[in-house]
Amino acid sequence: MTRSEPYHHANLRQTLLDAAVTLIGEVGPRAFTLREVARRAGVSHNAPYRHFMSKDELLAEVAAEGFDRLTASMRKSMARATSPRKQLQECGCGYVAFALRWPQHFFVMFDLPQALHGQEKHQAAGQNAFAVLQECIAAAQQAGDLPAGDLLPLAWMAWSFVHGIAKLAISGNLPLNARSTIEFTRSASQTIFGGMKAGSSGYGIR
Amino acid sequence: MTRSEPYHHANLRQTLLDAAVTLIGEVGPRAFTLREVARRAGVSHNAPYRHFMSKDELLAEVAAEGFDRLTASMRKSMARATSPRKQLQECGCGYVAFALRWPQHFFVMFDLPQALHGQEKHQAAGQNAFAVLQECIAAAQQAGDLPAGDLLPLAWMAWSFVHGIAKLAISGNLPLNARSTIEFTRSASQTIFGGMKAGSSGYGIR
DNA sequence: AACCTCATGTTGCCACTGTCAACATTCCGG
DNA sequence: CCGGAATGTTGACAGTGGCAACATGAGGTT
Repeated sequence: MTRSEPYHHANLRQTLLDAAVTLIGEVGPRAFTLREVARRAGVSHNAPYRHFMSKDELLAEVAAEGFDRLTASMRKSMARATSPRKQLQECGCGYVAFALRWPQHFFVMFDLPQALHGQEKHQAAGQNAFAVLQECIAAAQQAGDLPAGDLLPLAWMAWSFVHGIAKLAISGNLPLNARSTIEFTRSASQTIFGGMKAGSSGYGIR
Repeated sequence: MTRSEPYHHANLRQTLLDAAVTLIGEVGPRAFTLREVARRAGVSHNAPYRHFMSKDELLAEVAAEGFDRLTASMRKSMARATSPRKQLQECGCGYVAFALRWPQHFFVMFDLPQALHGQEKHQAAGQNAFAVLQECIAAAQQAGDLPAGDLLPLAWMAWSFVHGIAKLAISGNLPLNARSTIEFTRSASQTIFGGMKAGSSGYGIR
């Protein structure tokens, strides 16, 4: 046994997380299995329990990491925009692009049982991502591209919109390929933006 | 009366479907179990396999039934609207209201593995629901409330929007109760509608 | 009437899963 | 150098989806 792998894995926790992300990307969250994660990490089926209380806690951490990547994707897309308005637009495109590229991961982030949503990391990472969107809105407001006032309803609108596109596209309900979906997001964002800029009271029933 | 399948268990197939809908509503799709469905139908754990090829096929049919109910919910909400524009608005509210009332069922309808999305019934029922939305858009176009032209991009926009609200609200990402969520949907729809009416550059091009 | 057929329902089994308990190994602070 | 605390392993258990073989009984044919 002197030649075999060390009894204590160097950094098993992160190894497991990485394996989990990969596995979910391969087989989806439904076929995702704790035991298979352990197998891929070259470790017994119970080793993960020394690092995560349960399968769901592992998933919650995977989700948290997903939110970080989502944030990065949005920031990266925004980078190539100049005006606050275009930044908001590209922020949305970054959101959708992430969802299209890692649909399974996206699924874990948003469609986990509510139990998981209480997890600290998960919640914090999620709010970080949402904060990016809020920044965009705020910037657009300050630039006069959006009406001043309560920021949250505008943010919810924008978020709902890109989230809806992402979910429908992933589930195959939008007959568009990835490229067209992004293009659609961009142009539709413009439409939405026009409505938000005009304000909602114009044609009011209320 | 004229039913012609009364064998051991009179009309087991529908009994199983009903039990499945109930069970999913109670425990969610993750904890949902074929064996428990059979138990509740008072039947052995393998009886369902005489009516459904697999657990997933059962779920696909549950989803199809959900689409029918969704369609009904939209139509019901629309009934109290007069103008095409209000109809579209209320159609969206009906969509969100359904999702809020039966979140688990809604989940099954949209967040099933793609494999299921090929099922006939599922697809047909889904398209029926989408058709309601399209009718609304078309009516609004004819009434001059929306710019004439390609209908689909407008429909996708509206759908994505309400779908996003529904999913985010269900997953607890919108800090609003059900009532406020519907109100938000209504007012935000107006904003979106303004943008679509103004007709931004771009979405009709392709 | 008797008979046969086949859809429907049952029992038993399999591999697999998440999780618990008990045990083994290794690391680190006294 | 030692002993407790991490960390990893083995073994077990109940529960799952699905397969195969068997049982039952409804309906048509004779």
